[in-house]
Amino acid sequence: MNARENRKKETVRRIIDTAARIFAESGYEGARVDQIADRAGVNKAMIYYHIGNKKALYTRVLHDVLGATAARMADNINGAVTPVEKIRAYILSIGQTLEAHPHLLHIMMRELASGGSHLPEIVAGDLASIIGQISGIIKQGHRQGEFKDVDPLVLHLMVMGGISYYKVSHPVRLKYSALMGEYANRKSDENVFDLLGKVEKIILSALIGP
Amino acid sequence: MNARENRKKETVRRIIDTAARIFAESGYEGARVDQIADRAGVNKAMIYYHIGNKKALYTRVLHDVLGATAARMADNINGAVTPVEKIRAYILSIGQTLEAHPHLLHIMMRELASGGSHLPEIVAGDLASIIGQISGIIKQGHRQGEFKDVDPLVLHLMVMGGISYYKVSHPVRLKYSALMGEYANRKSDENVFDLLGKVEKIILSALIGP
Amino acid sequence: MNARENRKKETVRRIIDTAARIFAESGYEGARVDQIADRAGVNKAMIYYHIGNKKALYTRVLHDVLGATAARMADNINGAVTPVEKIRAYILSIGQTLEAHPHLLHIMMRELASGGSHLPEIVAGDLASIIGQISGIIKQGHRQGEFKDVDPLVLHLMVMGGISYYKVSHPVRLKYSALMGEYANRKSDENVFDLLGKVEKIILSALIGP
Amino acid sequence: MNARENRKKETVRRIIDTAARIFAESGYEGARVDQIADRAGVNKAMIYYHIGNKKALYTRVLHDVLGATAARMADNINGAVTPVEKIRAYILSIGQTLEAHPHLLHIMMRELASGGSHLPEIVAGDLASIIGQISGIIKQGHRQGEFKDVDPLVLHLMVMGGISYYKVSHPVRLKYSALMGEYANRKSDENVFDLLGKVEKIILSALIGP
DNA sequence: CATGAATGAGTCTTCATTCAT
DNA sequence: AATGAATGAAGACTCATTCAT
Repeated sequence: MNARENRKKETVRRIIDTAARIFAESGYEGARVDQIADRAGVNKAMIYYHIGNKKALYTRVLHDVLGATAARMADNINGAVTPVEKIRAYILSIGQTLEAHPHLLHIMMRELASGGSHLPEIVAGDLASIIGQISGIIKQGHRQGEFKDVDPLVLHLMVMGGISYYKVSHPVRLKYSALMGEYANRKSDENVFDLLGKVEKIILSALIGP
Repeated sequence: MNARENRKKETVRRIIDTAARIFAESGYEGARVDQIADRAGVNKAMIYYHIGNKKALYTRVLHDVLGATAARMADNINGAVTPVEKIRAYILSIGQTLEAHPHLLHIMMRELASGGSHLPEIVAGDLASIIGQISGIIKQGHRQGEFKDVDPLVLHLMVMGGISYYKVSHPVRLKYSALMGEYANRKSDENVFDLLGKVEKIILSALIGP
Repeated sequence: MNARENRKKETVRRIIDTAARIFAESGYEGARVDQIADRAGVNKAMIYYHIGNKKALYTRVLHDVLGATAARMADNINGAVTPVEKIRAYILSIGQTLEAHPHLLHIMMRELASGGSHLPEIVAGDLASIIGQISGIIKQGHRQGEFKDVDPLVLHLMVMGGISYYKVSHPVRLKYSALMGEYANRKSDENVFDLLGKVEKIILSALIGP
Repeated sequence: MNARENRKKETVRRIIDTAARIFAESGYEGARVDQIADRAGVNKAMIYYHIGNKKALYTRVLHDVLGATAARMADNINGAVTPVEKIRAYILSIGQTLEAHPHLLHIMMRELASGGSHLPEIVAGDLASIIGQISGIIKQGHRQGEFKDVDPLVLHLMVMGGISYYKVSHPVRLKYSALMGEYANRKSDENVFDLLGKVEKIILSALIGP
C-alpha cells in the first residue's frame, strides 16, 4: 500500500538528518554530498532524485526546522497571557528547538559569519517572523507599562547569540579546562533549561527593572 | 638589501591581510587560493613560496589577528574603579577590539561553530583571562551589594554573542530588508557605540535591578 | 484480450513516435530516456520492458521509419515517360517522402555525419536503388540528346543535400533571423513544393542547357 | 623569452585540432572532454584553463575555421571581376576550407540536424556573411543580364548540401560497394577539386542557361 | 623573487538501467 | 503491465599544489 511511501519518507528523513549533522560539522562548502549519502546509507543519486541539489538540501535542512520553530513559537506565545509569560514562551520555544535540533546552532552561526551567503530567502523569512514576534511582545509590554523600552533586535540577538556561544563554546572550554577553571564544565552545559533559566532571568531583569 | 626585505614584507603583509578578509567572508573551505592571490595582487605561487600552503596561511592569519587582541582588553578593564565603571570598561574594550579587527568576529564565529578545532592554545588562554575578569567584576559587585548574583559566563557570552550576532547579521538583514522591515538597517549598525550603549543598558539593568 | 494487445501496441507506438521526434531533435547521445518516457506519457521502465534499451529503441525507430520509405520512391519514378517528366517525378517523390516522414531527414543527416555506423544494410540498398534510377534517367536523356552529360551521383546528392540543408536550416535561420535578413523565413520554408520547384528549375537548367 | 608563448600556442592548437576531430566523430553531446584531453595529450584542466568550457571549445573550433572562411571568401570574390569568375571564386573558397578542415562538414551537418541547438551566435554570423556574399554575386550577375534569376539560398544550400552529402556519404558508399556499383568509389572522392568542377558546371549551367 | 602553464585528485550532477511492489 | 525508488558508472568542471623558465 504505502510501503513505498514509508520507504520514501524514511529515505528522505535519513538524508535530511545526516545532512544537518554534516553541514553543522563542516559548513556548506566543507560538506561533501558523497559523505552525506554515505553516512545516510543511501545512494548519492537519491539526494538528487528526492531533494534536487546541494543547495536545496541545505534549504530543506534549515527550513524544516526554522519554519516549524516560527510556527510553534507563535502558538506558544498566543497561549500565554501576560507579557512576562509571553517572554517565557518565547525563550521556551527557542529552547525546544535547540534541544530537538542541536545542529542548527552551528549552521546558523556559520551562515551569519559568511554574511548569509547561502541563506535561502525562505529561511530569512522564518527568521524575520521570529524577530517580529519578540518585537511584538516587547512593544505590547511597553505599552502596558510593564516593560522598559528595550531594543528588540538587540535583545533577541543577545538571547540567540548568548545561547549559541554558550553551547558552542562548550567543547572549547572542555578542551582547555585547565585554563577555564570553574567555567569549563557546568550544569547549564548538560541541561539546556538550566541555561535558559539564567538567560530568562537576565532578560526579565533587563526588561522589568526600574 | 633592505629594499628587498621590505618588498618581501610588503608582499607577505598583503597576502595575510587579503587572506583575513577572504577567510572571514567565505570560511576556510569556501576561500579560494586563486582569489586570495588575485585580490592581493600577487602571483599564486608566491603564497606557496612565502607561506607554505592554504592551512599554514589560515593559521598565520588567526595567529596574527588574535595575538594582538587579548592584551588590550585586560588593560582597559583594570583602569576602572567601581563595579559599574568596570562593566562599562569591559564592554568598551570589547567594542574597541571589534573596531580594530573587523574580521576577527567572523573567523572566531566559524571557529566556535566547528568546535574550535583550529584554535591555538594561547588564544584559549586569552579567552579564559577575559572570562576571569568579568567574573571578578561581578563577584566583587555582588559582595559590595551592588550587583545581583548573575552567572558571569552566561552574561559574558550573551554580551559577546549578542554583539557578534548583531554586527554579523547586518549584511543578512540588509540583503533581506524587505522581510526585515524596521530591523534591516539601524543606527546601531553604523555606530558600534550606539550598540554598545544598548547592550550596556541591558546588562546593567540585569545586574542592578531589585 | 485484444484490448490488452491494443493497449500494448498503443504504448509501443507512442514510445517509438516520441523517440523518433526526440532522436531527430537531439541525436542519439543528446536524447534522454527520461524525456522520451515523459513526453510519450509512459513510465520509463516500460521502455525497457517493451523494447530493451536505448540502442534497441534507436534501431527500432530507424527501421520503422526507413523501411516504409524506399518503396514509394521507385513507384512514382517509373510512372513517368519522358526524361524531363521522370526528373520531375524523381524530385516529387523525394518531396512526398520528406512530407510524410519529417524526422527522417534529421536522423539520416546525423547518420551520414557519423559515417553511417548504425545504418542497416536494407536501407543502404534502398539508397543504391534510388541512385540507380536517377542515373538511368540521366543516361537515357543523354542518349536521346535531351540532357547534357552530368554526374548522376553529384546531381542526386546536390538535390538531396540541397533539400535537406534547406529544410533543416530553417529553424537555424529563424533563430538568427536578425543575422539572416531576407533569408530567415521564406515561402519555400512553408511550402515544400515551392522549394521543389526551385530545385527542379536549377536541375533542369543544368541538364538541358546548351 | 617566448618559449612559454610557443608552448601555450602549441597546447591550444593541439586542443582545438583534437576537439575538431572528436566533435566531428561524436557530435557535441557525444564528445567527451576527457577523451579530447587524452587524445590531445594535455591535462584536462588545461582545456578549462586555456579555453573555458566545453561550449567555448566548440565555438572556438567552429569560429576559427568559419570566420577565416568568410574572410577569405570575401577576398577571393573581390579579386574576381566577372560574375562567372566570382562564382568560381566562391566555390573555390568553399573547396579550400573543406580541404584544410575535413571535419567541419560533419560538425555542421549535425548542427543543422539538431536545429542549431549548440550553434554559437558568432558562428551564425559567419554563415550569414557567406550567404550574403553568394547572394550579392547572383544579384549582380542578374542585373548585368548574365545570370538567370535563381534563389541564392537554394543554390548555396544545394552547393553546400551536395558537397557535404557527397563527401560524407563516401564511407557509406564504400561500405556497401556491392550495392553501389560504379558509385561506390570515384575520382571525386579523392580529389575535392574534381568534385568542385562538377558542382561548378552544374551551377553555372543553371545560372547561365537560356 | 616572480610568472604562467601544468597536474591529479576531487566535487557536484546526470543518466541509463534495474528492482521491488 | 505499470510504477516509483534505487543504483553505479560516468560526465563536466574546480582547485590546491607544483614545475619550468
